[in-house]
Amino acid sequence: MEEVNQMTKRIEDEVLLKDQTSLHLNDESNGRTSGGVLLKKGPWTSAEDAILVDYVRKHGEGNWNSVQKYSGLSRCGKSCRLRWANHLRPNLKKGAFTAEEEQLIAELHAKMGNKWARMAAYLPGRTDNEIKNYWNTWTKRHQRIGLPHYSPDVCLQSRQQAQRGVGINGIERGYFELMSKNNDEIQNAIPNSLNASQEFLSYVPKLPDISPNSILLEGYGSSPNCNILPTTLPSHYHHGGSTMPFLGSNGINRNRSYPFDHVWNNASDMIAQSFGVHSPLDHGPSFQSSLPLLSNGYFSTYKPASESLKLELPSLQYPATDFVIESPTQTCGLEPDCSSPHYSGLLADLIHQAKTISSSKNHYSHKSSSSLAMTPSEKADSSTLNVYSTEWDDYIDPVSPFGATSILNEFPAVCAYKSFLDELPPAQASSDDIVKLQSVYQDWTPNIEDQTLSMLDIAWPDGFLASYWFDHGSDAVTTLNNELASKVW
DNA sequence: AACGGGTTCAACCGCTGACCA
DNA sequence: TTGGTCAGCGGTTGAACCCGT
Repeated sequence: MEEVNQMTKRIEDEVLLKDQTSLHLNDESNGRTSGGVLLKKGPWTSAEDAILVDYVRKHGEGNWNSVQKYSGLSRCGKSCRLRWANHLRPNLKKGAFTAEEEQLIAELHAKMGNKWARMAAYLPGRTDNEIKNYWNTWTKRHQRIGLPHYSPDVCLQSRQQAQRGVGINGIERGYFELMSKNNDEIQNAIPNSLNASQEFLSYVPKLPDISPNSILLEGYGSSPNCNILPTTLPSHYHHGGSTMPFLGSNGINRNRSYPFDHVWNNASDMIAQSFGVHSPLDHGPSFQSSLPLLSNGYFSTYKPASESLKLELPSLQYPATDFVIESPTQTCGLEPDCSSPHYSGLLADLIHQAKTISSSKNHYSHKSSSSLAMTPSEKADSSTLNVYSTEWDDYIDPVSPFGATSILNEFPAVCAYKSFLDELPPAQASSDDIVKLQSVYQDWTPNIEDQTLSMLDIAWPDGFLASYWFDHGSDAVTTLNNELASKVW
């Protein structure tokens, strides 16, 4: 069988060479000339490969423009270099990416953005082109189904890393240590290597501890349960047969049914209805043109597939429309207690979103508005807010992968967690972070709390539902689903 | 089996920066 | 300092392939 294949390939190559010879003679448009010789374009034949390999063996890599001169290969140097780098050089790893590699790519992309060549340095045997193609395919697929590009694990790790100020060159050391480990060790090593890095800090502000967020992420990503999404689910969670693949996530099978499809659909539908638009999961005729849509349970991060996508920013990063860049809380007179050490600016933005939406729906009462008037101390505190927002703005680097909306902002369900805390048995909400969280929320006025939380409960359904799932199991999610369904805006 | 739409991936293009004369 | 050459990088393209109907 193998021989037959090789024979077939040889025949194909010969045919191709003949074709190319005729092209060489007859079709100037198919290539460029170099020194009077028409340079060939298009797919490489194995004969050409052999010539190139032979050349490199004799002359080494480099001097690609002299390949044609010395070997007679009718290819430009660029083409030769690319062919060698991507296909012919030794130690190239062929085949699909492993789960570990996928996880690593996600993490590296979260850190580096579209620096494919740099990323390739951390993936021995893989080429930048391969990684680029993989990532673009991946993001495209996620874009289509409205999922975040980063798994909760990656978000968690990124966030943890941002919170810790760890060794500045650790990333390099950490990853090379990581790559020297076997695959079993990689799963445990990845977070460590990330934690050993401070390179994130070039992109991510040193935020004050956002405990609610931490809690959410802890529940979502770092829980031992996090690695084990249920493989058998109640049938109603396989809603519409849609699949929600998640990248990596410590060996989670991709292309599995996402356990929250059902709930997610409900929540996003509710929000979409509130905006008078369709849910991204509602593949109705107007779907493609609906903006802003709630994708990832997150406003305005979704762009219709018909729009051209710029992927320089890693995931969900569409400029100037999301919560963080503009911190409008200072102008709207609606602020949480900024004196809280946990305040990040993100929270206020969420509240602002809530207020904006609520206002547009005329749900704001005079009473609630007045209850939000700033006290002198709050005004003083607003300087703190200014500091934070300024700090944050300073870190918004349009080139940075953590520019407009980073993966740190993919978990805006901070507020959502509170309402669940209220419902949780104390034993299940007993971390120090939860205490901090509660203290943050105690500063809130009930009116705004009610209004914003009722909205924000479903601001990140898949994220926090995942957390909820891990903590409470499918029955609880069913309850939660009912809870969501009962929310009226 | 045929078709059409979606996906994958190899290869190309244009730009940039390093290097050198 | 300037201009030319080269290697490398990231974005884009299009042919091949896959898959559902």
